[in-house]
Amino acid sequence: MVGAMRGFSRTGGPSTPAPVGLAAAANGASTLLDVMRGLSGCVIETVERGKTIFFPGDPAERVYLLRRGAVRLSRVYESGEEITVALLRENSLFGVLSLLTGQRSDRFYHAVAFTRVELVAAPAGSVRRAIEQDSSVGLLLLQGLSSRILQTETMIETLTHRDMSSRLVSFLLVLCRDFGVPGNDGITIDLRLSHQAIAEAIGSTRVTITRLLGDLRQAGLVQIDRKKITVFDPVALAKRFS
Amino acid sequence: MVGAMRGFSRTGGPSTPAPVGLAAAANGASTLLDVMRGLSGCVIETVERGKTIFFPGDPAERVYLLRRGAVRLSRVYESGEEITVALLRENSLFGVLSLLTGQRSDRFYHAVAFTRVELVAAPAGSVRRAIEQDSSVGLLLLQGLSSRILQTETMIETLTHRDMSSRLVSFLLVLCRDFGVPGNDGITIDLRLSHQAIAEAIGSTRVTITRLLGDLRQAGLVQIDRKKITVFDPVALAKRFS
DNA sequence: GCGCTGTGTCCGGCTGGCTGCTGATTCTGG
DNA sequence: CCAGAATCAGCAGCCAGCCGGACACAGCGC
Repeated sequence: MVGAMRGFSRTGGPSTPAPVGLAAAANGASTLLDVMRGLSGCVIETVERGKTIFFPGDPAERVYLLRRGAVRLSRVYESGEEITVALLRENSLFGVLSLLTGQRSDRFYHAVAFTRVELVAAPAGSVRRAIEQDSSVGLLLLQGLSSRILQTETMIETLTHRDMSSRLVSFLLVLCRDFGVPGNDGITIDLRLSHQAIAEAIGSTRVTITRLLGDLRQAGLVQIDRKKITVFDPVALAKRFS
Repeated sequence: MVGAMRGFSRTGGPSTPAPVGLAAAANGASTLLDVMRGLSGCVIETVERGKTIFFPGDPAERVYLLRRGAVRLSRVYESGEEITVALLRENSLFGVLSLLTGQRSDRFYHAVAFTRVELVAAPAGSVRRAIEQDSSVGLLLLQGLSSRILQTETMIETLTHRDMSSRLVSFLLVLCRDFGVPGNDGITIDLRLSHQAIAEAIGSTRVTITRLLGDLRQAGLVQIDRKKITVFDPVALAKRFS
């Protein structure tokens, strides 16, 4: 499987292949993006909505930084069922499995572009070398991973709520935090999430989500217009925990 | 709040306070433990079962490495309800919040020693400095965090199972992986987990856990002797997914 | 135009949460 | 080491919430 290529349109690597690590140090780079772009073998890619970034079973050899858009990591079961493990927001690092051991390992998640996505991909080896040569790189990566952990843990909190209503509300609040854009009448989540997709993320079913979202709409807490969800008042919504 | 001290018995810092980072490099340190022990300001602590390591609201200023035992991270709600966000196994890094921004931040989880615990704690500042001075430190920390992420994500998988039976089974398998010790008649989990504690981890209730564990016992898949859970055959148990 | 995906709704059945109770086990302080 | 307290485990009965399946319809792209 060379699945990592499917659905890609390569927009070219860094124009000037700077010596590993030095670029970051020289510019006094202070963002993950700068660091990743300076890595040798780094590639900037654009993936269209719905296209796969890597499949389960593909070799794990690159680390990704999500520059723009949203990516869904999911687990696919033999039954055909698919559950969402993470919805990654901008500036998230993923594919870190490849950093782990020196040993070759394979992806076990399915990574799909949930919107049109721009990402920076670098070979795990380059990342390792860059860390050795420029100490600030390690710190930035570490911070990236730390925030991924916090993000994942809030998702665990969401999922341990017993009743589906609380779970959905909690999930909507997470979405607001990660993907919400403030407008004049509340926070809008423009991910074009279907009810099915929400169900797969919080471990429920399509029908239940439809019903619960209907309740929230009737309660005047949210508005849904062509898959665009608007939360009028997150604080009021948070009171909805039962 | 100076809660980080409660319940501690300090067993002394590193005997020879080696210059930051150098210790690791000199010994060709290759484990997280070595790295952490070499940090300036590092403290090795022992915490008894049930004692708190940090409270929500405590300032987040140290990074921890769990050397021996198990630690429970949980979220406490106003209602008094408490849900488990992570059960950390040996060699897990936690308290990474302090690494994030330079800004002062507070813990929002409750960290409790689930067994008698040995841990190494180092000030976030030392960790940052060590990374700058010795590049291998950064890589080791990254690997530590990566495996934490994978661990957390399998927990999300567990929690998105719809029926409680599958959820419990999946959780038991996670416990086997993280805490199980193989014996002649299966894998034993000696965490002294009460049914209540399991319920808090997988978002269920005490009564349901009692019933489901009873079912598994009658099916001859597990044995429970004074809170010690023995899984006879993980593979057979895995077939229990509905 | 047609097909596909997504949304809204109804209903029967069962899982699992909630309450209340009892006996067993473990913990704690003297 | 013991007695009382506290926590834990097991059981039963009730009932709501949610799943499963099915169907109609709307919107959208081809």
